Amino acid sequence: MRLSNYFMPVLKETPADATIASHQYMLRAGMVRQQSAGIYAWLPLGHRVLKKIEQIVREEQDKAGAVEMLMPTIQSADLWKETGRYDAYGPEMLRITDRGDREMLYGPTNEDMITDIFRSYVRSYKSLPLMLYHIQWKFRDERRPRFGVMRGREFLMKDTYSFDIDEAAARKSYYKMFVAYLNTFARLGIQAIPVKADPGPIGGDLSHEFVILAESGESGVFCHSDLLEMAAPGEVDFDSDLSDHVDKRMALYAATDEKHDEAAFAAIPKDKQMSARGIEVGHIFYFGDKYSGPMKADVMGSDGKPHTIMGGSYGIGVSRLVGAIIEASHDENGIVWPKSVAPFGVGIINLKSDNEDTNAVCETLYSQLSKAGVDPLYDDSSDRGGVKFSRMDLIGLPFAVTVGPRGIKEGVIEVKNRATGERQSLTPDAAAKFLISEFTS
RNA sequence: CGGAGUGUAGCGCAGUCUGGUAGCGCACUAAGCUGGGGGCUUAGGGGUCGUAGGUUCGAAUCCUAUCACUCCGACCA
Repeated sequence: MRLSNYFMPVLKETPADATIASHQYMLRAGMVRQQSAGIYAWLPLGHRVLKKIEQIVREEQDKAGAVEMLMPTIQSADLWKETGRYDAYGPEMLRITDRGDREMLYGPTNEDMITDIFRSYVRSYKSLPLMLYHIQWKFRDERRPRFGVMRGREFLMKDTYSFDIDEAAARKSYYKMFVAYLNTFARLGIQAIPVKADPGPIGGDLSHEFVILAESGESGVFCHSDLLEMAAPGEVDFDSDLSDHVDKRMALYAATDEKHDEAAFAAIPKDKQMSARGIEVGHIFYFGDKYSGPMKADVMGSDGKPHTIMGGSYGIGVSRLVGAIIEASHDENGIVWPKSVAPFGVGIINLKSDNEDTNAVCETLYSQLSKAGVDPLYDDSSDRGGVKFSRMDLIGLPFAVTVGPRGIKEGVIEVKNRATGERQSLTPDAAAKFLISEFTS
């Protein structure tokens, strides 16, 4: 992409409304625009990141055997009355009526609808286990939206629902998602810790939050520091026994402040005690027959008798992750994107846009990188160098290449690593080769 | 939902207390000088002061209502 053809309205000054780094940088980098309290328009740069995160989440769900679909944002109140949640959910649910005065709602979650879909098609235990997911916008009318996209009212969420014949089978599904989440967050470039959680209003008795540590986190987290060292499982056979991956993590103490047990925490060796702030980026629940019971979602078992299915739901806050990743990865100059979610791979800075030599080098590099799929952003504007440098630092692409007349005279251009600050002078060809290798390993 | 604030140009703000016909910086437009970390000069354009009433000869400024947004708390992907 050429900057001259793009729409990336960066701000020099920090908007007064934003108080935390991720919100400030998202506004300054022109990623989002607030349209209403907790409701954002995703501008091109932010949209790219959102889609990258979404795609990684999708790929990891697919690997775990979940099947993608798409349910509507607007739901009829009927199903919610059937499960009793229409009254239970309270004012957080946005209720609307259509022209026929029928009660509708903008979905805050989809357990009721997916259970309805399930019960209308699935008749036999032979169709199980089944995991269905979608990535769809949700609306929860929060009392107090804040922190930009981290606590919006409208947000993009991946929600998976599992259906199993009994509790033992349901636990396997739970473990699959547990492992899928570890892999997902690792690919997103963040260290997420599974923490025992309160099942909350969704109900159930097996529940974990996945939190990443960041100073601006909304909850306190206490855990065994080994949890931060464990590598994600990576490529695994999801039909195999996953309990090793899960159990060794569950064995270590980890809790948010509301479930914190001082005595259990004190039992951790002193040098392994970790207490910090955390951002919840995922939450998984096993809730048994909470929905399948009242909605009569049952299948015929091998014993010839109907069995109420045992369910779970598994959420990842996709739009929240955009902010959360920035919270976990930024410096005083701006965002530092992990490679996997960066909106572009490499920034190309042409220091003198009216110079034939620098233009030629930039054009060649731009075309080489584009062909290799590195997705460069070429700053071909006539702004001064300083403006280009600081803008590039702000939007946080993994690498920035500086092409200027001074370097060209010596046959070199400069490649800077955004995360480490390390700079190297290379010939244009060597730079292209280096950058392409960085993104194809 | 309790408490505290803020709405003046695209962004950041001053002006409000003490009423007199709206200003600064950045950004934007034009020209020129510049050119390796947010440059300089000159000349421009842009605002029914959140909205609606009221008081007054006169309201950004005082009064009333209302809307929106932010922050702190209690709650949440």
